[in-house]
Amino acid sequence: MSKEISMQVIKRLPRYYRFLTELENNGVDKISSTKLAETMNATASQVRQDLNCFGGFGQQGYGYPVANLREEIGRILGLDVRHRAILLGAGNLGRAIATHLNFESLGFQLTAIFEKDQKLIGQMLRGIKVMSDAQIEEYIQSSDVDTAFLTLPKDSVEPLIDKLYALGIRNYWNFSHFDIARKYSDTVVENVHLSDSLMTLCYRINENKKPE
Amino acid sequence: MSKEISMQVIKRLPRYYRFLTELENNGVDKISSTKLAETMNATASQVRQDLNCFGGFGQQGYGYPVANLREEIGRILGLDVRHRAILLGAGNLGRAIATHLNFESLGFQLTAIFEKDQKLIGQMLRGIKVMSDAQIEEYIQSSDVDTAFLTLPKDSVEPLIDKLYALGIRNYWNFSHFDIARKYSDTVVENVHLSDSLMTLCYRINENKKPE
DNA sequence: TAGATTGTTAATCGATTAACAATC
DNA sequence: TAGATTGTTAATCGATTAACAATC
Repeated sequence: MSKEISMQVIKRLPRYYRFLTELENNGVDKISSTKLAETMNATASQVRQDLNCFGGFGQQGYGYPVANLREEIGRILGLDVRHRAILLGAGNLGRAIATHLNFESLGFQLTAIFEKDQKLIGQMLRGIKVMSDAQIEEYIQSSDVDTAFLTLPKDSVEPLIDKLYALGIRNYWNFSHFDIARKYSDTVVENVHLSDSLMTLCYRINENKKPE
Repeated sequence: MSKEISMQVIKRLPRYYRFLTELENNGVDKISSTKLAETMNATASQVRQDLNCFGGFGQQGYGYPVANLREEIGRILGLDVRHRAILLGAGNLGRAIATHLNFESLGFQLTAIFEKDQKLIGQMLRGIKVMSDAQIEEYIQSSDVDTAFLTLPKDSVEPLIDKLYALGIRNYWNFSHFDIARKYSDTVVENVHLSDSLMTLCYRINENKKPE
């Protein structure tokens, strides 16, 4: 029924959401597509096209009501759903993720953390006691986790993913270089490749410095 | 002279580089655009178009020499340049970045780390002693840093960025939600928005679960 | 009502894909 | 030489931008 929304629009939704949150916090109660486009560094046309993928949230001659639009986009993103997620890996990156993000307002609830390294097991992170990775299977079977955050190196993810998949986990936030979606095509995988980002920065710096 | 390379191609370069590195490590010495496209989850046409933005690296009837192509892409990305960078923020995220990434093979060299929190100053990270943020100015003036990695919250970045900009820093790897490029348009900013990524995952999970 | 700004259709632009001649 | 596969041009597809009628 509803036409497919392009990934490019989807990737822009969190930005809209962030900017609208900011506007709301600043007490702004309405905004035009032109103004919103300015802050988003986009065109007014694009803003209106994007929003109209999901419905007519604006009012002609007036603009968009900030609080309402923010709430609608939150609902579109599904931030109210709160998926139960586990974190695999309590190393530096895992700890940063666990302590840095406010999962509850981003559609998730972190319910458990697992780690292989004995030295890290038992410590508390965000009120959660880090468990041994030997307990993963038991935990997943006794709770209704549907998402896994993977902050382990590629070589550790490779053997782990089969177990997670077998236990029914289909959604992954993946910081490793292991290509989950290639092995299991019926998964939803959001990759964060920090080193790719850094290489892109490197390219752009060099490009910027080049004499025209 | 050279036509502008689109951001979409640039963003794919690190992936090519990663896959080629892997192939080389596996002892593969040549690869066709068709095979490379398979592993990259792209079309052979796209691979050939992408590579031909930079030059004819292949050989008709044979394919692309893996080691050579990898090296060329590394050179295009400028991974051999090694920009001097400083890290601002030695909290969980800063520590993760500092210890997790092999900067030297990604075009950078991390030369100093700064932090406001007294409890964190003095600790060693990747062989670098964390300094007080009071020393930033002095350090930048006496060394030839050109890039800053920002793992501080938005509210800390806002006042800091003016100082960094005034000291001549134009390149930023930015984990905060402060929009550097909007304030200073002659900068190169690569943003990593972890919460955006998580929201996108949330949307895609919900979308995936919907009955068609 | 007049002015403003949306929703939406049409036009443009650019990226991806297809096709095939060149050539190793 | 014949087979394979690139480099490159042309065709297609989709995303962005422009334009304007609808309407608050």
